[in-house]
Amino acid sequence: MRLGYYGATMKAVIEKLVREALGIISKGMQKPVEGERPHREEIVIEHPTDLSNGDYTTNAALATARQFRMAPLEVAHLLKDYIDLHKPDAVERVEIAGPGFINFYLQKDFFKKSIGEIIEKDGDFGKSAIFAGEKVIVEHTDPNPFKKLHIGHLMPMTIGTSIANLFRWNGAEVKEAVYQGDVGLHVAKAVWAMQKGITEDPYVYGNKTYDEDAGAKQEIIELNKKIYERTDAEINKLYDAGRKASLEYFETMYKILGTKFDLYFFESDTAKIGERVVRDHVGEIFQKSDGAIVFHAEEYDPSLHTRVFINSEGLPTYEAKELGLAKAKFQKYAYTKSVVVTGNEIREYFRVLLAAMKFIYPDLRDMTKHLPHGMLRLPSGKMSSRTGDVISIEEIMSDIKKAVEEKGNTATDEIAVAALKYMILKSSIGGDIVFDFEKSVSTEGDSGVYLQYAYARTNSLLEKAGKKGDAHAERSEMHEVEKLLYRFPDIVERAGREYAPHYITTYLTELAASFNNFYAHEQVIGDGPESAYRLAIAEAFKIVLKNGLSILGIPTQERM
RNA sequence: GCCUCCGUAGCUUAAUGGAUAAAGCAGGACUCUUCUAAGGUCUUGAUGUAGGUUCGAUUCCUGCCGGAGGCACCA
Repeated sequence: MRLGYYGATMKAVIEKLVREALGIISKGMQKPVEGERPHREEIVIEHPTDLSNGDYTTNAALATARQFRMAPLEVAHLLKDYIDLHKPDAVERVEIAGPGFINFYLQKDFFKKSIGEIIEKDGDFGKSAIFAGEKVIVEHTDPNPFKKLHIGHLMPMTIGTSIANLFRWNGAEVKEAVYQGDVGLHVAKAVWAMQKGITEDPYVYGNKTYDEDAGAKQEIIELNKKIYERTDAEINKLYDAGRKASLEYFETMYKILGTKFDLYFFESDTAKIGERVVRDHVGEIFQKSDGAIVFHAEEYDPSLHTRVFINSEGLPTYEAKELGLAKAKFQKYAYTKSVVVTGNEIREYFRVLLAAMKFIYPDLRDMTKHLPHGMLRLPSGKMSSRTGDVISIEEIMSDIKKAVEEKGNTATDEIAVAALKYMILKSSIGGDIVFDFEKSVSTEGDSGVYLQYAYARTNSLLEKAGKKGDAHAERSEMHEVEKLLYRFPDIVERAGREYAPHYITTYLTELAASFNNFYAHEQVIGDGPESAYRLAIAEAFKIVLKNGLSILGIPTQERM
């Protein structure tokens, strides 16, 4: 696989040219005055957002004007003079615009070559090697056995998988991991209800009774101990069967939603590792306080606070287990980067955890990145399986499918998944998403279904054509979509570097709109001389859309 | 009270310290005897507030106003 592509080569050529030109200017310049701060700004070569501003642009003149003690426009003219003399053939013209940007307009032939390249690389177009050699573990979703998978799990699952895919596309070796709470009070509540013969969502019943009935509460607490100690054969049997059924149910849901985990971690394992490491450091890092073992994080950073790692009953809390988890992950897979995707309600707690980890596992801490996401909310408030106010993933999917059918279209799991995931991945990670049901089932405009439809229609178009496109064929007029297609690899890189899958979503939507405009105005299939090249554009569009959607974990359909 | 995050069109969102702040929905006007109209074209409309840094601020810093989350044995 060849990873370089025309766009990257072009960018490198332009950057070299700009730096040469800057070198010439600085030669004729006097030395900076002693003691004056240089105020260096980064010189970037990038794609202007607005296509009318060219194909590449640089802020070189703006960034160096101060250093040269000249007006930005003056520097821009000097740079342009040099660039005009030395520019490669692929650059059609160079313009100065706005406060001093230098814009590069490429020859039409460049875009033609790019279309050919996309078709040639096909499923590899967009891959980079910027994370080559990295071994990344991405933990996400973390559902608790014995509880239902609800729409609150959609956020971490969708984001986690797209982050993992971004690392894969940028050359890293990636494992997706899931951390499941298979012990604890929530489990006891469910098992207690199962003992009472409740089969439908036993956790909800157990949780409700726990809060309302003091006798039941006592039974559940005792049951919790027995489950943890595994002393009662009857209870073990019930627990093991329930755990197995629960994990199998998760797998079927993961499959529908397009997630596949490589590594599984359980609280029953990490608790022991975490407890040991905390006890080993009592008196130095951790302190005894009111019978518990705590970490006074505020001593190292005043914006942090104290948290309990081992409670007064001697049991490790989530904090201690998380330390154990970091170690357990590394033992299973010697990662160079560990990404943990969670809800942002534990943002503060995670900062404390990382502060503690800095003492215990400094190397692991430096490789750990916490990626908090917002909540998927209903208008009525936070969705929680603790309150029983949940919409399960099955329910929401079936509702979406029903709405699609009401519009007279055929509903599939793919459409439902696309609708849900697009809603999550169109915004930057971190903010809450108010789950607007009407909007999620909307098949118009800015939506996953819009992209799926564009894909299916293009696929059908190509089938109907019955012949291959030809990127070398004649082309008289340029179309905007050609100017967007070759940018895809840059978008993938940037999205990967910045943990920002929404860059892909935004780009794909813009690309599809641009292609739809092309489709609406030009006859693609036909006997005319333009047809072969237009088919090539359609092929390239289909490839980029498919590659982009696969990064997002959004399924495609060949027809709709 | 303290800590963290967030305030952009009527609504949901985008924007790498840069150019005329970009889309979708909703509202208004068009568009299928032509490859899938779940489409396309045109149009109305916005940076909470007061300062600061900067040639340039939606973006960085400070105050205020408003919202969300967290602050000791749940996860």
